[in-house]
This record gives sequence, structure tokens and C-alpha cells, in this order.
Amino acid sequence: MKKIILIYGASLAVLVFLLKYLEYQFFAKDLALEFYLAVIAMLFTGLGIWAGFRLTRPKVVVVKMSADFVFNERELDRLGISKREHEVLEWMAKGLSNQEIADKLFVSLNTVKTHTSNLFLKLEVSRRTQAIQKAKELRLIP
Amino acid sequence: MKKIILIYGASLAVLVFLLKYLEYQFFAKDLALEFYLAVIAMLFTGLGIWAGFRLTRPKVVVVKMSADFVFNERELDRLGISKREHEVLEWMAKGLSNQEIADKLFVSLNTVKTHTSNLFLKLEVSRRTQAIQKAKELRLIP
DNA sequence: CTTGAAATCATCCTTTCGGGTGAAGGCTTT
DNA sequence: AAAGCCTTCACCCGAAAGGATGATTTCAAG
Repeated sequence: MKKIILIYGASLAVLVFLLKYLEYQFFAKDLALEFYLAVIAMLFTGLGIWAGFRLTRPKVVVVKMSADFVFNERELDRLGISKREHEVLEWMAKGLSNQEIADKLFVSLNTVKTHTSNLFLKLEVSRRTQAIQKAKELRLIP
Repeated sequence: MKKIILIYGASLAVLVFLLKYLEYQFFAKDLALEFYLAVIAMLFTGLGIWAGFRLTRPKVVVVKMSADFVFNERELDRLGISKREHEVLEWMAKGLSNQEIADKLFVSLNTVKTHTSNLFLKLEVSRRTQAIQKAKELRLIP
């Protein structure tokens, strides 16, 4: 940052000197003001763009393309998992408790428990951690 | 791009007019050249930065997260997770219950419970499903 | 040699899960 | 209309998990 300011100051000083010199050396005294303005404008626009580059450099957005997930609907059908059950499964995989899922889906805790129980039967597991693992293997969830 | 050029042209024109006007209105004719230069430099530096920002904005990098798992040891250190805790975490992620982990590691259930509790504290979670999720995000486990 | 982290185990208590069973209302298919 | 599935909810009970705290041993670093 300090370096940039220094470069700007130096550029300005050199430019002033140069223009003054040129003015008395080669041109008439009433050299158009517009000319100076245009030159300065262009030069400092360039510098500004360069500075903008420097300043905004680390603005790289990284989009994580987690191993291209293709939803396996066939498997979902084969296991007879319903839409609602799949929904519960997704929230479960995100680490929510049954109560939290119930709140999220606007149903009672008991309903969620029913869904999870059915899921465990259909996935042939007995714990939610296993259910999540298996569901990921079968690509039922990302 | 066209818009930017237009804005630049217009700015320059307006500025020239404004300065000329001010010069004849309030100041002596021999107003320092340096003054103009400084004003123009600053203004166009600002415009340049803005333009540079516009131009370099949409830099989106898509990173494909393929299956190759790279163990993130730095994060493990940063969180202060011990070897044994990490071991428990791995089994936990495979869907084992605390009792099963205890049997697998030849320690008591209480020991495993202690490890899991410490893990939850260090990972700042409160359930094993969340712990697994976070650990995968941080690449502590595959 | 002391200090501290890691690993081990324990007890107590609360919350969450999981399993079993039953049931009502809605919707589709036969 | 009847059968079948989905969704919803309820109650009960035992198992598992989670939280708090304290104690012991071992081992490496200071």
C-alpha cells in the first residue's frame, strides 16, 4: 500500500516536471489545457487499473464442485423410499436431530421418528450414522 | 466496456469545462499547472480503480473435488485433536456405536465416551452426525 | 525432577435414539 | 367401494448418546 502511494507521488512529480520541460522546450506557451488533461487522465487511468488489480487481486471465488453427484433414483425406487423419507434423510445427513428435523418440516417429533424408523428398515441399518453412510454410498444424497 | 469508455469521455469533457470555468471565474490565469494535474490524477485514479475492479470482477474458479483425499494435518493440529481421538473419529464416521468402537480398540465404553466428548468440544458440535460432517469438511477423515 | 498432555476408566444424570405397535386421514389403483 | 401406500401422530420402553466432573497412569518435554 505504501509502495503504491509512493509510486503515485513519484509518477505525478516526474510528469509535472516532464510536461513543464516540454512546454518550454518545444511548444507554445498556450498549449491547450485539454491536452494535459487528456494525457494525465489516460496515464492515471492506467495506473488506477493497475492499482485496482493489485488491490482486488485476492478476489477469487472458489466453487467447490464436490465429486459430481448424480442422484440415483433407481436405487431410491428399488428400496421404496418415499419423498418425505428422503427429505428426512437429507436433513439427517446434515447432522440435525430428530427434533430439529421436525421443526424444519413443521411436523411432530413422532412423525420424524416414524420416518427414520422406516428408513432404517429400508436401508437395512440400525443407526443414523450408518444410514447416512449407506445413503451416500448408494448416492441417494450428495 | 462501451459504457466505461463513454463514462471516461464524459468525465474528461465535464472536467475540462469545469476547470476552464473555474479558472476564468475565480482564479488568476496562471493557476498552477500542478494543481490541475493533481486533481485530474486523483480523479482518474479513482475511475481507474473502479474500472479495474469492474474488469477483474468475475473471476470464478471452479475446483473439482475429486475422490483423492488429502489429509489435513494442519487442521488437526490447530484443533488439538489427539491420535486416539482421531482414531475414534474414524470409526465413528463408519457408523459404529460407542460400544462397538470400544470393542474394536480394546478399551472401555467410558473411555470412548470421553474421547467423543472431547472431540465434540474440539469440533464445536454436539452430535456425532455433526462431528462426522465437520470432520469431512475439514478433511480430517476421507 | 517436575509439569503437562494424553489415555484410561468411573459415576451420575439428562437427552436423544431406536423399536414396537396402533391408528386416522388422504390419495391412487384396481 | 376396497386395497394399498403415504403421511401424520401417539405412547411406551429400553438402549445409546451426550454432558459434567474427577481420578489414575504413562510418557515426553522442559
